Amino acid sequence: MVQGKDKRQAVSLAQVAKAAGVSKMTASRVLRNSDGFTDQTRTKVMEQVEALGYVPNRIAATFGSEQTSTIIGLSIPYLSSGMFGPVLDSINVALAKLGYQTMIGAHENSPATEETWIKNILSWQPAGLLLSGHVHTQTTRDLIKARAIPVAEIWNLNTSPLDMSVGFNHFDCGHEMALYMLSKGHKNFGYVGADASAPGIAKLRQSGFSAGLEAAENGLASVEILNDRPGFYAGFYGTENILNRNSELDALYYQDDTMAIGGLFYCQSQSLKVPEDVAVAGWGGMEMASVLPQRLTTTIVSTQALGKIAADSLIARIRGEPTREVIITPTRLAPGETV
Amino acid sequence: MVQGKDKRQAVSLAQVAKAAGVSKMTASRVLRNSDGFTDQTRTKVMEQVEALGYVPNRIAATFGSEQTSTIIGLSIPYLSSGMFGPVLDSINVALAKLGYQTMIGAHENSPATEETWIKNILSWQPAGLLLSGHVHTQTTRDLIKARAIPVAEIWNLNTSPLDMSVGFNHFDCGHEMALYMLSKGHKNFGYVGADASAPGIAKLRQSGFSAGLEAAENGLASVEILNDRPGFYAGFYGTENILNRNSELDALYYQDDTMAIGGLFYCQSQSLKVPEDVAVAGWGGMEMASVLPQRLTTTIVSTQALGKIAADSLIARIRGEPTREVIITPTRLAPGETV
DNA sequence: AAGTGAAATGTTACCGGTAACATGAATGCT
DNA sequence: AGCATTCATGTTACCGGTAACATTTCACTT
Repeated sequence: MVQGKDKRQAVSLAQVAKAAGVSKMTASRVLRNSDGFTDQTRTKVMEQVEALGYVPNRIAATFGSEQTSTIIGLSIPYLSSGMFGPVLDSINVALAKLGYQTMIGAHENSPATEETWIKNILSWQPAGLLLSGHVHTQTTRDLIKARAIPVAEIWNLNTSPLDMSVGFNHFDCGHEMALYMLSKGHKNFGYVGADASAPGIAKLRQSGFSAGLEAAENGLASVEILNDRPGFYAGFYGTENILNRNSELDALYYQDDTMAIGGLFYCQSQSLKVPEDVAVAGWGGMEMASVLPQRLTTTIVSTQALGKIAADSLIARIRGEPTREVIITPTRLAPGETV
Repeated sequence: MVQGKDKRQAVSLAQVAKAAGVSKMTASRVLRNSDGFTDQTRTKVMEQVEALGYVPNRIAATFGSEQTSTIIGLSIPYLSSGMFGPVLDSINVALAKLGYQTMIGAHENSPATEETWIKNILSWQPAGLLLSGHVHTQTTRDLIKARAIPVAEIWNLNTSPLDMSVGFNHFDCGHEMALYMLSKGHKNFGYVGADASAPGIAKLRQSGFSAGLEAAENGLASVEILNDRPGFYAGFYGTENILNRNSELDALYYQDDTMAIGGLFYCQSQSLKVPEDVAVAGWGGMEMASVLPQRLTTTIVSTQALGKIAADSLIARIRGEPTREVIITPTRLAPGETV
């Protein structure tokens, strides 16, 4: 093996057809379950498929037909992101169920990396694309437009999408949380994020939060954005930083739950009482947030629903069924014990 | 768009060649950077590639050549698993760097699901496969053998692999932890796992742990395996269950860090002192485990190294370079404050 | 029994690249 | 200059399916 010299299709459709005593075309029909053959013929063909261990060649099939492939390109920031895992899972399951294959790419929040990947994936004639994020290079846009390929931008709600958009209203999440925290009597607000040098979507939550505060004649007293990936560490150290800079703060909004939890641990390590000394709120509704000794105040989002809706909508569009261009996936503020 | 009727390759190599005033073959050579053309020719061709926005068609290329595709199939239990995320990421990055595309599948720990996926992926003429887990159906084995396709089984070390194996020695991890916990004076041991109805690899750690205890004339007093996916919840409730059943236990070994952390929170909720009342140890070296108020005693494994080594080795094998059949990725017991 | 339409099956051409071989031009050598 | 050699380029056939069209078979009808 190794050399890939002897790889030529072990068993071809022609061989199956010959063994079954029918034409290639008839065998092809049976395998695709398109109509126009008797039960007897099907049996003959399927017997040979079994006997010879025939595995269809989708490369050849895609190539030979007018269709695009059944490949769906899926681009996300990181495969290891805590929030995106469930999205990936539900997308993958939904697509597999509908007979599509997922080809993944991680863009690491860089539009340039995304562009490289897009060129790559397009060379596989994908039936559609699922892109996370809304920032794309001009070339990326041009390539997609030129192909007129169905695309769903996911994660963030995008009111003027490339094609379609399925996501959360991040701005509103932040806005709602601001109002909630204000209602609990907090006064001096800080925001802790980690953006790994990318103009991430989380920024929208920060903006919404800020806007919510300003509507109440308040405002963000301090902002700490670490140049790192969001995570427990980043939350821990971000909290340390922001509190050292501004000891007046009595309420912190975090980019996501992992950071908020990191923040909680920092507070615990400093014997700061939550929420009396500092209020803490996150975003995401991570499983973990509800096992903590104190239930974290956060916004619960259904990443699973997002994935399934996105996958289903994209396929509907590919199949030419009517679809909505913009779909908002619901979120819910979950009051915990930390605000 | 939508209908996929007008999708036929927007710009073909033939068009590029014609515009550049060369033959298809010459254009093909330029694009693949195979030798046999002047710089002048390259420039002419590349200019047209730019001007026309040509994107290669890898489906056609794969089909027309003797090569397999540059697709690598990657099968894992769940895409949302906390431990597998980093593996995925590093595999994906390494493969992309080498010019390969990742096609993913989640087998949910079911060999039958894996088989379905294998049939699917094989129809794309992949250059190789990365399979997590070591349990496969006979059909799966037969299909792979018949194709003589390079395969790396990852995650678990497998001394008689289908083709090659890159993984951790899970048994030894458990064994080592048993000795360590014994050395700290603990006496009554319990194991808490969650296997979601699958004969998971984690079982090996349990066996190693158990063997380590038995060598010291001790043994597992209680075992609690939840029929669930491992996670914080499972750890929390698993701990509740096992301690209710056996209040003598003074040391718990968990399937992984998420569960151990869930267990820690349970202890905290019951005002049990760790490690005085109950010792807690996990496996995995999750980021979070080191931000906790108490550093978790665990086995640190480099999932990133595993992914990279697996990807690189598989590609080496695909290219016909010499490779080792079995590669052990190192693990390290990290004493924390919970044992 | 002949005629008819529908269903089953077969034939042909083609998708867009690339391998293998053929040709032509440039270079080096005696 | 004449010939061999190398390098750049072109020509042809083919990969394994499927669309489109052609043909055959069959069940009915009158």
